[in-house]
Amino acid sequence: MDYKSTLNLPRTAFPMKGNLPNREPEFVARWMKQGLYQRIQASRVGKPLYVLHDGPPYANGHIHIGHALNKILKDIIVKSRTMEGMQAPYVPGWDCHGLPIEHQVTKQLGEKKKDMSATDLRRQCREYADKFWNIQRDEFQRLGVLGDWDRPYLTMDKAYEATIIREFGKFVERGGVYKGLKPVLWCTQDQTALAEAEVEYMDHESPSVYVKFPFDATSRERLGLAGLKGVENISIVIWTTTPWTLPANQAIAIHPRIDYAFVLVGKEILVMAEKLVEAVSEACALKKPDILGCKKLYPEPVEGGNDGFEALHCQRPLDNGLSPILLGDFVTLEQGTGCVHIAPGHGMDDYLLALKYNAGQVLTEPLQVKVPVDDHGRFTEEVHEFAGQHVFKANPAIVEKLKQRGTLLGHETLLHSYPHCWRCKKPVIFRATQQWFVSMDEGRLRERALEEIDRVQWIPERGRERIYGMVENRPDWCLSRQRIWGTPVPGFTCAQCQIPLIDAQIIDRIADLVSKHGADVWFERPARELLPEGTTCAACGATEFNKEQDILDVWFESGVSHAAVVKQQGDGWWPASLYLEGSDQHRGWFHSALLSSVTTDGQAPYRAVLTHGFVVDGQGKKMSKSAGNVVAPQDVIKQHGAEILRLWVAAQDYQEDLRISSQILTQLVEAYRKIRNTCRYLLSNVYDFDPHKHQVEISRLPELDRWALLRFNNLISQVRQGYEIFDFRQIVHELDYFCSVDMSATYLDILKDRLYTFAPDSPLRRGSQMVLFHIVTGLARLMAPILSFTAEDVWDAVPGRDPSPDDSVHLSTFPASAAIPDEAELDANWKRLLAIRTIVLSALEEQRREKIIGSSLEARVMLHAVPALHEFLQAYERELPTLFIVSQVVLHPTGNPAGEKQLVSDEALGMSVNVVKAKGEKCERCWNYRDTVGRVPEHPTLCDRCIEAVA
RNA sequence: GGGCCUAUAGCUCAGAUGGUUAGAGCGCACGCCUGAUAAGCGUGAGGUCGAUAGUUCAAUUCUAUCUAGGCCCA
Repeated sequence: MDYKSTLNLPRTAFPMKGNLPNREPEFVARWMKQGLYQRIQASRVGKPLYVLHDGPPYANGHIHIGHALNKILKDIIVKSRTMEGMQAPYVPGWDCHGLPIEHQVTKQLGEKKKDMSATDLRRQCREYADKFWNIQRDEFQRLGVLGDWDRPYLTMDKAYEATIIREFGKFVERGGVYKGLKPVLWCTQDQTALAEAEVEYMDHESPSVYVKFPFDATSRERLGLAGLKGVENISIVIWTTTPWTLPANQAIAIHPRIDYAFVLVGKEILVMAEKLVEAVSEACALKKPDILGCKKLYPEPVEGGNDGFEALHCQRPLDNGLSPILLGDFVTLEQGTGCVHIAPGHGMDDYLLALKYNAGQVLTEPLQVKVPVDDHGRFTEEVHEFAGQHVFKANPAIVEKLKQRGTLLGHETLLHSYPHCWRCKKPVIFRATQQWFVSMDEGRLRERALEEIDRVQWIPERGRERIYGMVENRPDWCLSRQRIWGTPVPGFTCAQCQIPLIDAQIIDRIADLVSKHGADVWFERPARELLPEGTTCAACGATEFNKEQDILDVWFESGVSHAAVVKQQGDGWWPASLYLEGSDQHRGWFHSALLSSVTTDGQAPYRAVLTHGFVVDGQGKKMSKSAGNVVAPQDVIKQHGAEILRLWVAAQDYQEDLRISSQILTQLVEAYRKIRNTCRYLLSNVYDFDPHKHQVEISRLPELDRWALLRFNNLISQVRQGYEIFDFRQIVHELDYFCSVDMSATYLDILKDRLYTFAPDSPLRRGSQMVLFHIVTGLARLMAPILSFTAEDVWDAVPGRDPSPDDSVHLSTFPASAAIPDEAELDANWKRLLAIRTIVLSALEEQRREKIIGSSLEARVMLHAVPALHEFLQAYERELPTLFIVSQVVLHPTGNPAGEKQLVSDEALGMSVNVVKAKGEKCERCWNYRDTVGRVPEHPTLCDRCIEAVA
């Protein structure tokens, strides 16, 4: 007789292999078709809101692995909050304006750009952004990310642009917006500002001059060098390759912790960095330089470093003005003299140092941001002598004048790397231009922002330090960009007296125009059509105005998304529950959003901020095209599926750098298979289980099944806690452990005998099936936020569910723990039993090695235990063979019996184990060894238990 | 150069106010099973806890320096 057909062997259509790359798109299409996101939101109306506000990625190029990381993390959070029963909407968005797109479009246009209007160029930029946000949307959806993909927010939408203008208006209304000077890279050929990305570094020949700044009498006195005989001058020596910036000189900077030497040359003393004396002497051909002394800072550091020099004054080399000595960390010993000429209108370091000193108490007179150079790069009347000359052309004349005035110490030429315009290839200059700023201190913006930082939850906590330090030290926010593709600064300048006109009411009017026509309206219409009729200059009464040419910093645009998006969605959305981006956004979006929100609403726009690290390769190195170690999400998806990428995100410590390599992915594929296969096995053993008909009271289940429920309860609480505190690694590890150890190696292995060989309807088998059913349906839900595709796949395969085209695991909620009687006692007893099981298993392995047994069912286990343990085991005597998956277990009431050979013993547990060949014959049907095999003539190869099952 | 951060088995991660033989899962090796089968089970081997110095009776854990790496800034 074919007894195998009488067994209840596993049955399922759920495939072992996920075939993810092919099947995932089917799920995505189905979710879209059934409007899953909208259905989920509708099902959660009225529930507690959890708003994760999406930071907009930049709409150029395909997504890279960092985008995938960011969106998957967000999706895991949104889905898990949803499954906790909350309403967790997700409105994705894109950052559409800005330099990279404009740059790319301009490059593609080449020469054609010259004949193009601003509006035409903007149209092309818009098309470019449109193309890429759509591409990225498809790629994000392919990752399994659910969200309001039909109605994302775009910073180039009319309504969004209007909000940008309005929010800017609020800044103006509250004061603190002002026009000032700030240096930018400037191409004098094209007469345009350039971004760092738009300059190319090429070799350029510059004059290299060493210039003396003689100390004034007061300073000589303060240095204690007033009365030196025979010394005519004491000068600090600077080095520069841009003599043309000397007319704009305002100061000299030295390093606070470098040693400066006093060098006697003929009748004068020169001050320069001690370590550079030799090089300078050579370059300037100094005769018999003699180091008289040195202001030493090391090895005994002086408190405050070069404080003694600070605020001393020197005479400027080209005129009779005085420049103070300042301390700056950016000064280096790489070249020059260790003393740097400071022209705040012509250098970024210079500018920032001037801001710092102007805000401090050291100087009695503020430093000027002097820019005596026009758009063409020609000196203005301010430098009367050279007026009208291009600065590069004027260089030799300036050097000549230095020589005449006796302040030139040395003069060479230098071939060095210098920024050039990417379009016209001409060398560029640094030049301050008029720009719009937001004051950090007007209206206590800085202090209030700092206060708000302390009211936000920063995850990890160190994020707080990072942003706090930045807000504490940042200069005023420069909002202007000299660009086309963006939202205009809605300001005007009087055509007659040049006084700026920036007015909140006028800005509101412009916002209305923008909400109707988009920001293009600014570029299309003349100032007079943008301004209300009859606007006159408050200063001179003129009626003609010029409109502002600059656009707003894109950080301002995305910064106001809390107003343009979050507030617009409905009550209770603002402030957002969470912002989640890479840790670089402490300086970026978190920062600009905070400043914007504090200014307009007096409060941070987020309750919590979660940051993630950056993706690096298997060695922890940054990814780059040149290093060839870039892992593209598209490739991972094609090879393994998006699910593996999702699992990778969840398994990594995303608060640090995240490594990815083929080895790591291979490992994750293994982990995935384990989880999938466990689900498959669970499903395959409930094929004939009907949850409506076959329920069993938990209290009537055997302890083994109750233990399985106990373990699952533990999984539920661990997993839910993991989602709660954003610790997804914990979840992956718990899932992996539960599937591998609790299920596969323990419960399921033990259960096989019962599931396969018992009569289909036997209460024991039905009871176990109920547990399996509970676990597999619960498991699908617990994993759904991470393994979104597989969870749905499992959900589809659960027998006895009404298959509805509208159903989805993502509409359900997390499982709750089952109530288990005497849980603590059960837990303790089973910890003990499983520890004993491990000992028994190792004894079995010894006999297997000795070829005494093969399968564990061939074994008879002799278990010697100390009295307390013996008593404990006796209570489980009937379950032990099942637990060990052996045919027989015999208990002996001694610890470690003398005389008899013991394979394994364990002092701590108080037991020892011997294993012999099982007694009786092997039952053909259940493979257990039993004395009862052959007792019934009709079934000569079956044991008593199987005869009953077959009957 | 400055700010913030990281470094525990081949991989992903645990761990300890400083105190016995530093753990898990996976992978690997070997074996078993052939009624989860491109599956399942078992046993085992893997670590000078990045390096050096210091504090201490005792450091992988605390401190300093260094090395390697990441983000931001200059």
